[in-house]
Amino acid sequence: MKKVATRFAPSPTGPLHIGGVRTALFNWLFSKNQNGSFYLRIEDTDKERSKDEYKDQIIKSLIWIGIENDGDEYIQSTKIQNHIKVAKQLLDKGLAYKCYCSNEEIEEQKKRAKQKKIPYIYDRKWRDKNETDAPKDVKPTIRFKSKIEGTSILKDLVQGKVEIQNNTIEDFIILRNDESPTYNLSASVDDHDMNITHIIRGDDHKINTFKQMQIYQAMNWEVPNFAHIPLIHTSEGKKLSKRDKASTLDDYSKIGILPEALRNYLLRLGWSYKDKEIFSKEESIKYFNFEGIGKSPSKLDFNRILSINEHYIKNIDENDLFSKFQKYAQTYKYKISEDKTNQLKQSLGFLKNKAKTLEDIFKNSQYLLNDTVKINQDDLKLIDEKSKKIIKEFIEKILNLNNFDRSELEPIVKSLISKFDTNFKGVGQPLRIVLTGSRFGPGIYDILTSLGKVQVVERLKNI
RNA sequence: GGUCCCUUCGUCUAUCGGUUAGGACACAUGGUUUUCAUCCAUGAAAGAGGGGUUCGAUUCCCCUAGGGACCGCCA
Repeated sequence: MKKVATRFAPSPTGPLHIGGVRTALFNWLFSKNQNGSFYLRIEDTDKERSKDEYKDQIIKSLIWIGIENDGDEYIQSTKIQNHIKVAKQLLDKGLAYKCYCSNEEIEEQKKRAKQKKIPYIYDRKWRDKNETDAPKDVKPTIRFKSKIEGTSILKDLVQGKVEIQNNTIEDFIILRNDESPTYNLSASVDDHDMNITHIIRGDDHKINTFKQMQIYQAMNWEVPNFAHIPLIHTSEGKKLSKRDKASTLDDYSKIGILPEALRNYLLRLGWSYKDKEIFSKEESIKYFNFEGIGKSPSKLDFNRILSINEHYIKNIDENDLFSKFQKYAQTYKYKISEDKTNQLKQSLGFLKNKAKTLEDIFKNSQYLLNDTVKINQDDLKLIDEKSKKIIKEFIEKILNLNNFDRSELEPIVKSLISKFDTNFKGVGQPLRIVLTGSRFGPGIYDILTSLGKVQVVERLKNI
């Protein structure tokens, strides 16, 4: 048995979106499940559109979500000579031929086909034509001699048997007239050279597979296994594209989605294992298989992402969460100062219970992070004379507390409730507003103890 | 237009001929709670339509409808 090898082969012509990330994830998962290798191949042969910044974004995204490629990145543009060599071999074997049709000629044919409403397919004009007839002023392309008769069957690991008539596959170009290889050639040669055993990709590549299989056969190479996974759709039901909003990992990272949560979400989008919803990295490797991949496209559900994120926020190790939060704040908000770090760390336990995202934690911890509190007019109106008296008396009572913990504070609040003939809200709300600038937030005892006596008094006495 | 693929609650999905069609998210209601949340309980919610095959179809086959992908000297 050959060692399993998979690859993810994006082109760096735009930011990687989460559909691509899922494809990468499935490839990675399958290879790890099989104790195989996973490679990253950058298909940067489109010189016009490929950009280094996108390549870097792709690599960074995969690292962020925890997908590691084995070995160095395989840069396709450095292998072009291999592709050309294969094209020449095909030519020598008589399995490819030079096509001297000009661009204009092809365009004309396409136009005519469109007018007649018949599908365009290259007419194989030069397939059997003698080269001596070649026009001198046209640089030829090299076309692959596709099968004309019969049918081809793709035994897809996800889609099952897919059968097509060979005559629907045209004699596609493998080498342009500037001698550069085209996608189907390059991909086939690279997959062969890299010893890829399983090609897992979006099902928008399904038709290409029939072209690539023919190249393998023509070269007498072992044809790899294919698994075409359904695409991810937007909420409108269309193929997810790079231009869609909230489609890159950074979009999720900056609102405080955890990489493990997104990984878990993506795993379950189009794949399932019984009723299980939460998968650790190890579990996902252990259980991943092709049988669990569905055949129909799936839509993105942001609520689900939030919900899984919430689960991870509440369940991962708290120190881990804290360092993630620190990094998050530093990257997208501002660096948390040294003196606030400890205070915040101790408060994480109750802050995280009110959060779906790291951004929520950030928002809820503003009262801790900022030394001054801004109270809006509406909230200020809620602080009437009676509230002020309560606050004043509260200050007096806490001044001589030693521990300033819940057990000390609770009796004080209770005594104020009965003294001023009010309810908990009558005491808790004014305190909360003055201390945090908001009517909502953590429990009042959490606020008090997290702030500490000095800061509490400081804030309260200003009212 | 041609080729190929898909179709279970709003969404992600379970079911691999016999189930009161299950779970999760979202939603609704109630409870816990000082607020907002959390948490707990309960509820509403699905096999696109039509034919077959079968004792029995969500499950197998066909047709129709709807949706999608591809049809580049892009990848």
